[in-house]
Amino acid sequence: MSKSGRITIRELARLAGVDKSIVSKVVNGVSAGQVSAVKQARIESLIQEHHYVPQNAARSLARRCNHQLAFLLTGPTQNSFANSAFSQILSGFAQQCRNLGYQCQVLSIESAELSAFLQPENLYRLGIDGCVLAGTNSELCPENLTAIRMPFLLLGWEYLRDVLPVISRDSSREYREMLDYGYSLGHRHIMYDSISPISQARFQKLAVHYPGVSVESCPADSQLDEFALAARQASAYAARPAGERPTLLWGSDHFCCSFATHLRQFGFSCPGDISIVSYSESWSAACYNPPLTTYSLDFRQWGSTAVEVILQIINGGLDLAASIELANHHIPRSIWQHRQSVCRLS
Amino acid sequence: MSKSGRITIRELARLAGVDKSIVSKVVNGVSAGQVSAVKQARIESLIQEHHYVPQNAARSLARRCNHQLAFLLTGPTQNSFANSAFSQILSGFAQQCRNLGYQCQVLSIESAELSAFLQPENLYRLGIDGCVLAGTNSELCPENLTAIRMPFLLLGWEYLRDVLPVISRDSSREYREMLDYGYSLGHRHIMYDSISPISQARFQKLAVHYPGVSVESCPADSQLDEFALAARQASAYAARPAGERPTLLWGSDHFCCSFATHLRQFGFSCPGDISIVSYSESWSAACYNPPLTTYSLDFRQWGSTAVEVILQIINGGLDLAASIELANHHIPRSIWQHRQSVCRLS
DNA sequence: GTGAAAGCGCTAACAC
DNA sequence: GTGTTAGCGCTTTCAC
Repeated sequence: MSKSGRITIRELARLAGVDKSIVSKVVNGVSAGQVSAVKQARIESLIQEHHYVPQNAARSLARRCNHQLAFLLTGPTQNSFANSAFSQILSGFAQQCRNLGYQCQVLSIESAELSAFLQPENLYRLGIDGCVLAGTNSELCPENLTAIRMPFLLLGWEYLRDVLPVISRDSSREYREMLDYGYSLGHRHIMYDSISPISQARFQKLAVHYPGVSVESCPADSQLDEFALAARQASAYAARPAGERPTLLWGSDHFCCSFATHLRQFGFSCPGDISIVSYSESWSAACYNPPLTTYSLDFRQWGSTAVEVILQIINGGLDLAASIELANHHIPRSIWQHRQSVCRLS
Repeated sequence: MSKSGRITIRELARLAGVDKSIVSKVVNGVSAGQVSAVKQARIESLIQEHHYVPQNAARSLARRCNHQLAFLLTGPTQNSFANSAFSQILSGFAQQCRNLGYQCQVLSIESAELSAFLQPENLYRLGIDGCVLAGTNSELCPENLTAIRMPFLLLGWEYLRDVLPVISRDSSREYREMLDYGYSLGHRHIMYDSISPISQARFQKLAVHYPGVSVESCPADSQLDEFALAARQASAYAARPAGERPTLLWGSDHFCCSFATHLRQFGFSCPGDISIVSYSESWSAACYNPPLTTYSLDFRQWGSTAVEVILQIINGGLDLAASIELANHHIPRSIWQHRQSVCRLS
């Protein structure tokens, strides 16, 4: 019995009257044809009897790999898991880790702290084989990430797709899908909640191809969170002359719900006055009053895919170029959930 | 340089011209008065220069502790993080782990699988120093948990408070608070979303002290999730004669939102026809239409407290009795958020 | 103050 | 098939 109170492989070997290495083989399932059936059976029953399980630390040390992955979440606050998109991604990630025999570590990092955190020291300290980074798009410096010689994967940060391993939707494709949808229902004045200049530009650029369509985004304000931003936009909406108001909003579930709730206080209703489509599916969107139409990724799936990809990178010993290539083979697609927050304009 | 590509303490010692044990002292900050200032400085600069960080696995092996905690989440599906209460608890848990120099592992376990999972083998395999279990109250067998000789803590499972280390609200106290509130606003017919017989009984028992008050709970149905249950209750509500409908609902944010949304389809509104109080605060409740009044724990705080308590149990080497005692010193209290889903009955 | 040495529990190469 | 052996990288006595 070891000092930690758990039985060790050495003890087990002694009890079975064999060498540690034999036990090791049995434990690791590489005993086929290497260990006599008799001993195999004896060892196995001993393992059962003593509830033997190898000690992680010793194993990691000897194997030089930890069988642990980290899920890094970043955002303006330490509280990004309040965003159900991310907790769903984590959910899929953790589950797939377990399926594939890996352990899942979780860290939540404020955006302000992120670049300081992304140093080799900090990542090494975790004792992980690789990591996945998700979150509301904090600024990221590609050089810092590649300097860390550790397999990693980004969930989001689409614009870094060519220089880092990124799994992200194809936003141009999806913006188009969205514009097609709104256009076909007669909407010509669309509001989009993004505060990212890159997304805004991309969206504007596509909108040009839709005759008569005008698109507007939210004026950014780093002081305000999404809810406050939505509240402000709702006031602004109410203050505008009747003909100049957007008839369709595209936003996150946070933004959409907050916007609609505030709008109602000004006497406007959804979908009567404005149609709403959320690009993030959640129970909150589905149960909102009215239930929100969404066009969203499957977040759990996204997390689950992330595990598969990072493991391929790790186990394949892929270099940066190959990792990027691999990640780009996994572009997730959004799907529609039609509910009651959208109406056709006559 | 070790095979893993990272510099080792041995290398560092060689470069500094000292023994490993000296470097170890410096790394671990126990060098005060034990190491000469000169060597101390030399070693420290070497550490910086080479980005040295000790390897987790080797350290854990030698120290016989892992500096890792696990957050176990259980619920009817693998998807319990969709419930923002739990993702918030995790958020606080992960953050506090980081603050206190521990790493946080996450596992999500289906209720059906839970008792099979809670075996010593499975917990040992994680290489953790202790674990915290949260989730929608799956059945738990106290004997199984105590059989695992590992520090653990339950978040919820109030009825096990006397036999296991549990951090949970004092529901009797909070039910009373809730009944006082509803009663004072003139509500006499209250619906409570719980499907747990224990909670129902406790609630009923308290309600007796409020003259004229009748309380009803949801008929349980293990096939249905909370949303479906709420939908069913909404239909049932609508089908009842006018005078017999509850005027106040107390439920989770999931249940309340779903209920209200479905009710609206029958032409009923909140708070006009029914007042709603959620016992779980979330942005979804705050942004619902109408915004929901809540009386809820601070979930992040709960998770953060859990870390502190489990670490006291671990570091203090507390036995079961002492752990229970300690946990019971930390009874979290709910707080009110008054919003627009409640009205006074004339 | 410093360093030698033993050991944590396991893996894996290799010789038998 | 089986056992010997040499680590993995770090901590921690204990003698000097």
